[in-house]
Amino acid sequence: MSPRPKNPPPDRRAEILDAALRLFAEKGYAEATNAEIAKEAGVTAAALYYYFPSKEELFRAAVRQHIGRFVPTLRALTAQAPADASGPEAVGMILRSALAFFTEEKTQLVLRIVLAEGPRRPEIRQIWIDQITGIFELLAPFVMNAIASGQIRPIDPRLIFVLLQGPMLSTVIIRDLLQVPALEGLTNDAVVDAVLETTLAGLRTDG
Amino acid sequence: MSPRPKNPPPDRRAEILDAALRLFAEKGYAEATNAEIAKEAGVTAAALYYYFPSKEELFRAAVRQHIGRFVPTLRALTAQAPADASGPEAVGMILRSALAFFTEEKTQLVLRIVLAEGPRRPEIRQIWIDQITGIFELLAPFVMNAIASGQIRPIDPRLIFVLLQGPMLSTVIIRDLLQVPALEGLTNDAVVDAVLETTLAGLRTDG
Amino acid sequence: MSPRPKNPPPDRRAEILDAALRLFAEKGYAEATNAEIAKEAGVTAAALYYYFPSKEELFRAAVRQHIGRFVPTLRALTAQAPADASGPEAVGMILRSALAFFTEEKTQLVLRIVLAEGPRRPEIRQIWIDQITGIFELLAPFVMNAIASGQIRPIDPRLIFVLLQGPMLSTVIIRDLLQVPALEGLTNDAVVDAVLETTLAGLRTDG
Amino acid sequence: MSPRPKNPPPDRRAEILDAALRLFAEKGYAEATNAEIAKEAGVTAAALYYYFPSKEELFRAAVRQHIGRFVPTLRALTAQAPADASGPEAVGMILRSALAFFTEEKTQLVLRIVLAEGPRRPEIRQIWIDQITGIFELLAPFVMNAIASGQIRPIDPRLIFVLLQGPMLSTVIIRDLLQVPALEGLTNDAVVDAVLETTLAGLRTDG
DNA sequence: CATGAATGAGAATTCATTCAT
DNA sequence: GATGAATGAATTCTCATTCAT
Repeated sequence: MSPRPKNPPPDRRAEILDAALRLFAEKGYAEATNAEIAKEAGVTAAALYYYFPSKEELFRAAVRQHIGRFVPTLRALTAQAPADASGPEAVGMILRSALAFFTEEKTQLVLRIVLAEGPRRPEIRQIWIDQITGIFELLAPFVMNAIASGQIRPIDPRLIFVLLQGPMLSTVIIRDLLQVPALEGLTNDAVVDAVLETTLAGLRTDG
Repeated sequence: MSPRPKNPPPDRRAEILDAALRLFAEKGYAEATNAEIAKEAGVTAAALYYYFPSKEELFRAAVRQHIGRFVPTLRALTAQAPADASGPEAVGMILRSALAFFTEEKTQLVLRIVLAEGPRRPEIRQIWIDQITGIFELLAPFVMNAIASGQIRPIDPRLIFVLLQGPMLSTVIIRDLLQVPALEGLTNDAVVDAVLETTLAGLRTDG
Repeated sequence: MSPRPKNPPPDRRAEILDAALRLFAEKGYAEATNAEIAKEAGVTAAALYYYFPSKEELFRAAVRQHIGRFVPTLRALTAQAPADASGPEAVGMILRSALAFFTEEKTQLVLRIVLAEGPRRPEIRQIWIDQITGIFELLAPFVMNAIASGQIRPIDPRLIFVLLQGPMLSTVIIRDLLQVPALEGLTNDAVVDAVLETTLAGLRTDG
Repeated sequence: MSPRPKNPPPDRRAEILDAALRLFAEKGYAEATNAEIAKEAGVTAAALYYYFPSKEELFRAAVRQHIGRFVPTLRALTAQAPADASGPEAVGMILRSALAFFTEEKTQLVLRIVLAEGPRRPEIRQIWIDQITGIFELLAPFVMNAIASGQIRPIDPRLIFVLLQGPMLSTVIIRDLLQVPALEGLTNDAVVDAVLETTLAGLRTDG
């Protein structure tokens, strides 16, 4: 009947978005019910409609909410990189940041959602495309430079992307998302280091 | 003897499983309805219950149906490999086969299902664990041999797995499943070759 | 030869349509709930969706069901009228039939619906337009003949329509629909006779 | 002294009643929402509850508001009629006034509401009964006089009412409310004149 | 006076499932 | 084997209404 007390100023909207993100990730869009999201957020199902026009919009807002922060963050990071960073150093920083971001709890939630709903929802897929493209565009110049300066072999940039970023995505999906025991305990740093020492080394022009 | 009937009795069960696999992949478990699956299979929804006790069981059967064939296939392939295959040759063959299998239409359907439903369904996740473990166990001996013989540097086998298989999984997810434009047109062979030439090269003990 | 079924199979569809017509008339479209219609028809609300795709379609079907029969009936009646029927006789017959039809229970239900929902639903309004136009087209030739033969004064056919049919519609709405006490007990025949003796008489060319 | 405020304080109550009348007429009681009425009136839904205790009461007030003015107006009109007005003249004036009133925009709104909700709401029906009875009581003396003086035939007053007022109600409903094309363009004056010249003529005792 | 925030009570609709035929 | 008919349980969404501010 009456609104609940509000000693601490509750940011209902944010609470709802948080609950929604978690439940959409855990159960999938269809099986996460309004009632459950509302309960987690400490409101009634009807209240969701005060803040969002539909479940669909709530879903979109929840996904956008967190993910929009990634590429800017990454861009900021690289922007403050020393201007004379050599290829490996810069690439290492990008990979490390990306993997750190993808290991964050909320990113994991978004990732689950993107993998589950992305293939059939253009707007969700687009979110992912934007991330991938963002990483791609950040990596490309460094790699191009390295090729131009003869540090690494000329190679299709798409392959470089796949070789460098693939192990990381794979780690996140297999180790974190599906929690396959075989990869348990593998650290982010170990993966990035291995990529730098091995894949990047394999790319070097060393006769 | 009587000739074969002109209209060979349709294998309803198989037709249902096929329709189910496709729809579960396309729409997800919750949003694929019995009615639609039945329609695609040319029967009524009630008929599904003649063949399967529940939607849940139909789902499991549809997923199991195809995926069970992978590891045996792979195992057979490697079994007939020349006993003296060097590391790179054997690894290349395994990677090529795995990527070929993951590119098959039905495998893509299963992959979508596993990524979407796996995180919250132990029995689906297990299917995936079995596949990964299968590849892992096939790769491991060759790599161990190569390490033992000093061909490649000693390194955590989990990292080798991530470095070698990561680019492939990444390719399938980004290029095929999410159809990110940046990877459009990248061929399986190009990826495998790049992994062999670069990552594997980077693993070599060459000073 | 074939034994008849013990329980004559209930025509669910018809039962639902009947219940729907009644409740839509009594409560209006918005306030007649599926649950109540279903209950009246002896089924569950879900069953409505087995027979009709939506409440909206059920509504349309219920209205169409009965009303479609009016104009054909009227047309048949006039068709079998004696070829030499004089104007007043034919007009009387048409008016009598129309009033009889509008006094039928089901027609009253439809009338309530048309008056309540017609102004804002084109397809419902059209139903009414068709009825009115039907009566109009049946009356017109007789009146035109009477004018041509000098029996009645030349006059705008729309006015004739309004003068002849108006008292009847008015009777139905005020006496039956709104049940205004002032008109209680007024019979159909009295109204038709009065129209014939008075209005029609007033139309005559007699100086 | 202070000059009048430039923005005279808006009469919220009246604005709300206006908006309510229009929306109740357009959409029906159930489908006109408080939110929409409030929006049209330039306030929030909660504000409605400052002026009216419930939607139901707002509805009643909106309907009463306008309609209450009719019979008094009519009564005033006839009161100032020349005492020696002959039947036809007086009747003509009454019919003309009534039709003019029923053609007013607001009356049309009320009419729609009365026809839609009247049959199931006693208090709304009563409003209508009062109008009808009002007209009836105004017409009656003139007709009685005309009968007494032998100007027109003796006839059931209810029939006179139906014959005289029916064409007008019919015009309003068919032409204005349901906007049936067949009556498009028919003027009020033409209808009243036709009633006077035809129906009233038919009532005359003229051998 | 008026509103923003919230809710409880329903509403239509969907769907897996059952069962007599 | 297979279906038509039907249902119960759930789900999204709407809306009149309330109340502290």
